[in-house]
Amino acid sequence: MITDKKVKIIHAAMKSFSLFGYKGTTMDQVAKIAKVGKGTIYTYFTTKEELLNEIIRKLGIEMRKIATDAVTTGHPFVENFNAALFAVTKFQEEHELMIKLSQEVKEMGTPEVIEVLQDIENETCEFIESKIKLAIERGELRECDPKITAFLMFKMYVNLVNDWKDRYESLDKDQIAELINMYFIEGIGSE
Amino acid sequence: MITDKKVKIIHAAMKSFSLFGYKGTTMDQVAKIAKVGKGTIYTYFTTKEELLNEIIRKLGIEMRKIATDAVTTGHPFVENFNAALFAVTKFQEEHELMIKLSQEVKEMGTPEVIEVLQDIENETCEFIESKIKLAIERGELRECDPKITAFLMFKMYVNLVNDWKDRYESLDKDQIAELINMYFIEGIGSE
DNA sequence: AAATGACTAAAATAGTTTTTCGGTCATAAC
DNA sequence: GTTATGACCGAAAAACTATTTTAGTCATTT
Repeated sequence: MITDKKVKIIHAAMKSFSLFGYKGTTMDQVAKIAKVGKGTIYTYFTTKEELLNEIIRKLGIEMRKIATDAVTTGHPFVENFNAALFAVTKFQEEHELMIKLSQEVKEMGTPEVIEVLQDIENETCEFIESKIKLAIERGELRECDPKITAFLMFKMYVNLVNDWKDRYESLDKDQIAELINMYFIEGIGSE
Repeated sequence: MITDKKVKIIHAAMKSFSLFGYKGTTMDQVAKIAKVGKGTIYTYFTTKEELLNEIIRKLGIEMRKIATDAVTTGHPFVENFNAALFAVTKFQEEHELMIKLSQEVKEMGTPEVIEVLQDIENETCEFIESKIKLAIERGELRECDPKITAFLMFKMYVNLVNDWKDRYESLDKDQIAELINMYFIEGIGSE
């Protein structure tokens, strides 16, 4: 049973995590924002970490829904791949929380946050993997290991979105879609 | 003019950096190993950082030579790509210094070391870029941006060698060569 | 002119005290 | 009897201080 209080606590925690990060958030702070006693938090969540986990789990489910919605049955695989990853990226950008947590990993390396983001990455890879399996069955992609392929596609996307801009100028959505299609699907070997 | 002393200092520094890392190495230590007075180091190198830079610069030149030697004119591009990166990886594994410095970046994040390894990465990308340009001219690869292509190939190699093994079991030389060829050159789109 | 190591100022480290904070629990509210 | 609360506790972090280390200098030596 999801009580009114539990919802308030989750909202408060999300707000505080977004504003001050995981480490920077105290349980007193969360209690204050949620307007509940600190002890109340512990009737719904065993630990602070569990509170973060539950928030991220919820966000993960939401993200999976967004990715699924971005996919149009019948459209080519790469198109759907890009649409989905773009939708998720946009979602993450809108939710300040994700940005703040990524930052926290980079500059403080908070272990709990590293783990939680790693989980999201794994889930993303698994989602891509399932789509790749379908694409292979449908004959859209040729036989290949879906796990490695998903991993490499995801990494390439991240490399293009995050790492390339550190060296040169950042790329926009369409450029990235084009690049992934060019390298991954068509290949650059001369026929 | 390269004096005997300068060589001794470089050797001593390499040894100490390999053994204790950059932070863990003191100039007194280097002087002791090199059997010179500490002041002498400063007649050849302005700072400790400059000493590291010069060592890495030397190593970079050596690595470029090794990569160049691994390339066989006339062989297909991917084959040479893998041979070169494999030779360089092996070289780095043999030279304890590189391993130690990579470790130091991961666990302490020493800024000077981050920078110096970043430089090597950039140089590697530039080297690959030059080879890609040639391959395009020769008609072995079709038209593509050599800079982005080099960046992505390098990243894919690193992803496969370093990151994949964190999730699953590590891949051997030939598996990686095969994967790069499959994904990058041939593409996985059905014909 | 090249080499040296005692020296210095600044930074890192160790040691100590103070404060903060996750989590508990006796009590209160309902 | 169930849910909510905040004062309270011990452990961990932060602040502060004392101590040591060390990059770089420079007067002296070779």
